[in-house]
Amino acid sequence: MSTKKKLIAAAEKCFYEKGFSATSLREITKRARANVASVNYHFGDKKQLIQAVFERYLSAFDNNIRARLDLIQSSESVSAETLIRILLDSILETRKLSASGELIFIRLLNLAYSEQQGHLRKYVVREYPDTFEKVVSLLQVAIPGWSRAELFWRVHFLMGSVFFTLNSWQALHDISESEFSYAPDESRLLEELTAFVIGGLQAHEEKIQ
Amino acid sequence: MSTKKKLIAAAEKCFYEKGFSATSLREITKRARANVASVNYHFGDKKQLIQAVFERYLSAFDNNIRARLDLIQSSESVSAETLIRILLDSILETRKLSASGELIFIRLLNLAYSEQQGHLRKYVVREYPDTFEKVVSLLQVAIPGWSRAELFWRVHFLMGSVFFTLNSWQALHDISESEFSYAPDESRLLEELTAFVIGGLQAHEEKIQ
Amino acid sequence: MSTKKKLIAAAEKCFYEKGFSATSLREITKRARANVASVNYHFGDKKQLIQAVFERYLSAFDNNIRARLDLIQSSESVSAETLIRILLDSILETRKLSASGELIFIRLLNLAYSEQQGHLRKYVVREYPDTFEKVVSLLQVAIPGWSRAELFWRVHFLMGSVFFTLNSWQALHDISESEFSYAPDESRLLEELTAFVIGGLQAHEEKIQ
Amino acid sequence: MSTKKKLIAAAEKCFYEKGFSATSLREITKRARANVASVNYHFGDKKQLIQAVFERYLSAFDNNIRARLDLIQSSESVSAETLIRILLDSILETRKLSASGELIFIRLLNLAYSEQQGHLRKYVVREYPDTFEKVVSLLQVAIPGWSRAELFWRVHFLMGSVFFTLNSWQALHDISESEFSYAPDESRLLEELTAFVIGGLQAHEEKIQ
DNA sequence: GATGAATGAGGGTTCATTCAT
DNA sequence: CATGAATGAACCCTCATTCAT
Repeated sequence: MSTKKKLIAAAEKCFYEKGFSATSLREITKRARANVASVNYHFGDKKQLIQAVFERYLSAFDNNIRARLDLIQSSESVSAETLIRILLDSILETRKLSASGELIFIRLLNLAYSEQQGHLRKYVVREYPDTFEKVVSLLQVAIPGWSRAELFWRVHFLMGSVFFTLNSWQALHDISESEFSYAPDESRLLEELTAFVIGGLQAHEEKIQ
Repeated sequence: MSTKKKLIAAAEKCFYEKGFSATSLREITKRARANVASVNYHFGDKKQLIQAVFERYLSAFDNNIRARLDLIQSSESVSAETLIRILLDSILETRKLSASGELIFIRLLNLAYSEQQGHLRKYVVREYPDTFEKVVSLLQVAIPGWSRAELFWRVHFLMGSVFFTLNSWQALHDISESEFSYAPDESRLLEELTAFVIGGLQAHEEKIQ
Repeated sequence: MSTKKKLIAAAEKCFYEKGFSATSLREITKRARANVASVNYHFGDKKQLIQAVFERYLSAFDNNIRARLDLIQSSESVSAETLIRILLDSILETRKLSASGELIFIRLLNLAYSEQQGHLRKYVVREYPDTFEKVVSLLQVAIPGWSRAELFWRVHFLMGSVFFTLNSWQALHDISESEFSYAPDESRLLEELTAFVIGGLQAHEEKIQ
Repeated sequence: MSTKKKLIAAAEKCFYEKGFSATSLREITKRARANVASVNYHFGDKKQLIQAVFERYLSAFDNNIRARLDLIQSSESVSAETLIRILLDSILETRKLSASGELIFIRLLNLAYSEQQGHLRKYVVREYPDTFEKVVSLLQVAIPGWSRAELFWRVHFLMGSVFFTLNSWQALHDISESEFSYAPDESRLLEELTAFVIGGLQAHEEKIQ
């Protein structure tokens, strides 16, 4: 494997475990069995390495979801459940990029959305403006009754559930098991999560009472 | 104001803006117009300062929610909506602790739950084991049909929505406004969010199809 | 016990274990359960605390040896062995000053003589000029044939043996026991040491061949 | 000269003058005209720098004494005087390692043996277990009548004399000269010291009276 | 007589980065 | 293409000391 790839692989592991600023280039290069200077040589600086790692997962995710959306594009309508499934599957498929099979992408997304200045978030909307739009458009058909703005917010409620759950998956799994002697397997969890967010997307506030 | 309080105030601002590890003690003490050594004197080390900041908000939140829960304790049953309101109000009320009125607590929670090792998360469950339990218990009555384990997961879906939305509130608000010339005000947003999570909590996966 | 005495007691323990510069006032005051500022209050600064600790043992030693020398002053002559015994006993008797019974005095002497600049060594000769002289004078009678200058050097050879051995006593004891399943008890060690230094004092270089 | 060598040279000077803990890395690097971080880069940390400095002298001493011992290995027996000479010469020859010609090795030995925890002392016995043994073995032939354990102690009495005297040489020289208008030159001092320790090694305690 | 609070200086160490090779 | 060496800046923390109380 090339040094550059080894660096990316090591970096994503470190970022996953400790976040961006708590990870030092020394740790990364040590893990990659590469020279300290190699990061600067291959990526310029730390910031660009972070972006390279992020970009790798983001483009993979984008490819995944576009491919899936293209398949159903012709058919007139698509159910909300199908859309959520596509979203979740596209996220989960990014695990293929990592040797360890961990959900690095979700962790990176969380880190990106946690940044108060939001460099990475801006990067997302700059580089991938279409995909988000397409999903929202399809949702608007699948779950009628919302304005574009209302849907914008609902989708972020949804993202919160998904990002948070998948990010804490392992920890929640352990707690669940130790406390209730039960934890859902992956497909079961995804079903529950899908049900939750669809239930949420469909719920009208006037219907609460 | 005492140096200790100035340090806490400065620290929470910094943590809010940049996270824990990206914030240096020099920044904090500079902001607090205090000596670098003062952190060590008053808190021992950086870790304990983080905990002190966190603890301040967490205990305030805990007090808030307990007070509200105590009020409705006698009444036979309580609606899910009321419970969610109590939760949200208890979170929002912590803004009183901060001079700037920013939602520091949510940011701290997000930081805490983003930690892969989860020191702070463990701290939460160690120090405040009851409140979470109480809310879940009341929810079990308000939304019947779930086992404790199922509810455990649903509540975390809910937490994801709430934490994520409130954490990104300002940013989402700006986007919403610039893109749709509309953004919900606070009470409206809370209503939507409440509707979403209650819809999610109630949704059964078999009902999806 | 007064704070001042507690400080001295704590300080000598710390110096014994780690030397002067590796011991911080915080350690000392913590051990003494006293305030950090108490050292400066009672002794002025760290240097003067060191001197106070040293002075305490040095004056005790001086009293010990003067008392013993006074007893034999009248008798015409005194054997070298007796003199060495007096020296060793006067050193060992300083253990009474320490609660733990450790040979703090020897450790302090070693620390003092290890200083390249020799502040403490100068302090010794300034404050206690007579005792050393008296011992050398008596030795000159007990072991005739040496000039004062020659004896000056021989006495320092002697001091090296005594200081080094007593300082490393415990460590050497442990090694001896683990390696040879034998270690001399105190009186036996003192006999051997006495024999060694007297043998050394008496040995003339021309007699070597 | 390489930075690494400059650091070692500067460090040994500083340690010689002030001991280990009283010497700061900033002093060392300033003296070496190197960056503060260079110590960390080349040695890892301060402890390992200390060990590197110590190791340099210790291995040189070990080489010196082994070379000398090898020369006399074939001859049947060797006198105690010869052995002591070999020891002293091997120590003094380490002066060649230092530009200033000071007896750094003896100072380092004293510092090492002064440490109460004895990290460096343990390092010596771990890394150079044979040389000490060889000297003791030869001494056992040269000075018959002692058990191995007895000789172990006597050798340490000897080490005390040698280390102490050589360590304080300069200071004692000055005092001797100012007080007696006389001080032995190097070869004369070594003769006296040799006579002393041989006299000590040979002296039996029953023979004292 | 004693202490809690505070401070400037400096401790060892680690940072991202540069550069000659 | 890659690296060992080196660096200035900054890291957290601890130092001895001061001072108002």
